[in-house]
Amino acid sequence: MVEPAKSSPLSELRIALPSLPMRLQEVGRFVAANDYDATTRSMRDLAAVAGADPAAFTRLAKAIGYSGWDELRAALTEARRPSEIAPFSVRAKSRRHGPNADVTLVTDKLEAEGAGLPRIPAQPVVEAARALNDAKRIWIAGYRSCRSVAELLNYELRLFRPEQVQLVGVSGPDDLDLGAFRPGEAVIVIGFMPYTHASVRVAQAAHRAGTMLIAIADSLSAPMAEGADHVLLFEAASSPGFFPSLTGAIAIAQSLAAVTFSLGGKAAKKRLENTEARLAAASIYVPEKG
Amino acid sequence: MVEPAKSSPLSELRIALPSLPMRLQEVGRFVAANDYDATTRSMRDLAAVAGADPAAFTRLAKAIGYSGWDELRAALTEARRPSEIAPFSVRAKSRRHGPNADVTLVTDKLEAEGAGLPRIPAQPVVEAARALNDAKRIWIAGYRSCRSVAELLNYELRLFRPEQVQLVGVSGPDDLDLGAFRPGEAVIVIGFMPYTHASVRVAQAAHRAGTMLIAIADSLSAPMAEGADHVLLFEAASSPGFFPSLTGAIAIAQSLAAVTFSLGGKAAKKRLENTEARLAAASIYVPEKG
DNA sequence: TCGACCATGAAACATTTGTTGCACGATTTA
DNA sequence: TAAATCGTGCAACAAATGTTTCATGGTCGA
Repeated sequence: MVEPAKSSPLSELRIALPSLPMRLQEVGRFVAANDYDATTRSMRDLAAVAGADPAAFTRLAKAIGYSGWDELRAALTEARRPSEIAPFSVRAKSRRHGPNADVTLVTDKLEAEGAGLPRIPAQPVVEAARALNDAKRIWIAGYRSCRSVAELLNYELRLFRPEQVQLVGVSGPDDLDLGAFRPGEAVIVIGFMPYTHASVRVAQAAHRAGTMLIAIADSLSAPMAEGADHVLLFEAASSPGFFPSLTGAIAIAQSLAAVTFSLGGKAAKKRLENTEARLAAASIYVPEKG
Repeated sequence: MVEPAKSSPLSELRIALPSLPMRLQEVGRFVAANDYDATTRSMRDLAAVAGADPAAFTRLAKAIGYSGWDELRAALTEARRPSEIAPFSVRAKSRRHGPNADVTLVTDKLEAEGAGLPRIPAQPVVEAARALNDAKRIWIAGYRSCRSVAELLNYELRLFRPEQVQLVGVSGPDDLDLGAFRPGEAVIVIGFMPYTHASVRVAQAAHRAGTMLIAIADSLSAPMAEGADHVLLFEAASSPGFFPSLTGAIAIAQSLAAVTFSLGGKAAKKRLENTEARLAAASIYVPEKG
């Protein structure tokens, strides 16, 4: 016989369900099926939707051992709270000093990052790509470790929009570029904690100039995300290691470039072909072997 | 005034944030950072935690275009609703765009890349890290899109081995560096199909000089992998999109740096702390907010 | 058949919620 | 400098929330 986990309020509910009065069972099933609304909407709202009496919710909570509906709802809320910390930290800790601790370090790291990628919300990426597609010019800024992300984005976008994409600070001091931001253009800033002053300054300059601002960051409360028109979030701290992970940022950058290219249609495709042809003519690449 | 995308209430909040009074900014930041509690706890509770006046929440909501806190909270709640099921008929009003091609492109891409990462073999990474740990000097080469990977690796390794790590070609033409390779040193070359002539030349020079060669590539038959002491493979073509994926290469680079650091022991840790202290002294980073 | 018991809905209750009016201080404008 | 405006905390307000009580209707056992 499997003993259901009692840690979750929903399983407590399911256990007690069969021995409850009929009306309370209905309400209980409703709560179990709609636990998100149970945590957010009011008791009377739920009662109206469930077609039951408001008092039934109080009675249900008491019937399964809570002092009242408020306490049950609090438990449901906590159960649903998004986990901020990586759940495998315990696991990593337990095996850290094994014989081949380094191998498990790599394995855990890759696993965690692999799990983190699908959690990146896709919708904002698409919206940001639309904004890029409309922009007359695209500036990209990233400092220290984020410079690599900025350069990758710069490289890929320039494959099909060579004249309109530019890294901030390549052709002189950053300050000169900051003054060149114009409405109708777009600025992409990449950064995570700790945030560099330089990246924040770029974001502020963009906002002041009325330029479309896209932030790729690890938190909504990142200083360069304030006032940004689009914020693309990735999990920098999701994996073990001595340094925050950039895999998420890279994945976002590549998705952004891919969608922007797809939005560019035939014109973008044509320009990519031109670029490839030019590279081939300069024999940059090693010819493929048969 | 630019009218930005108002897809999510949080982005509306972020956009309006900079133009708000100071106290409202604080509260707005708090809401953005704790949006889950914002949907579940009461206004007065939030005010107590945020150390602000309850009225500020109402004022914030009105300042960004809502009729009141209740309406803002409802919007936040809907934004957080788990996407799969539609338990409430009320939900029909939320205008979720139907099966959008671009969104599924991004989702598929991220999912595929997420699945690809755990398939990266860990053992070679550890062995390569051991080689790096023994190397007197480390050269890193990557061209075109792989330049971003090379620079990330360069950045992270220099955090704890500043004097011994160098990108190929930063202090002059590549050719000069190629002649500087010595036995006892290590060369890391990153590349995938199509392979650049430059990266192949680096690999050949390393091999000729008797330098330890580490190749990060998409195939064992990559030209720069020939004669390499360590080959670290990633799946470049595993995901859809117009361009091969670099997420795997980035993940390898970061794992490599992490393991190398861990092998470095106390000396590496000490030097990392020194670097961080120097960065802090130069006030490169924005100080963390309470 | 009667009485005890329980489930259930409606209404009254005290509490808590979000809101708004007011006063005070800071900042800006004339 | 004076007046006006704005931002902000406090306290009172009406509305809503969760809870409790009470009356009703049904079921089971004696």
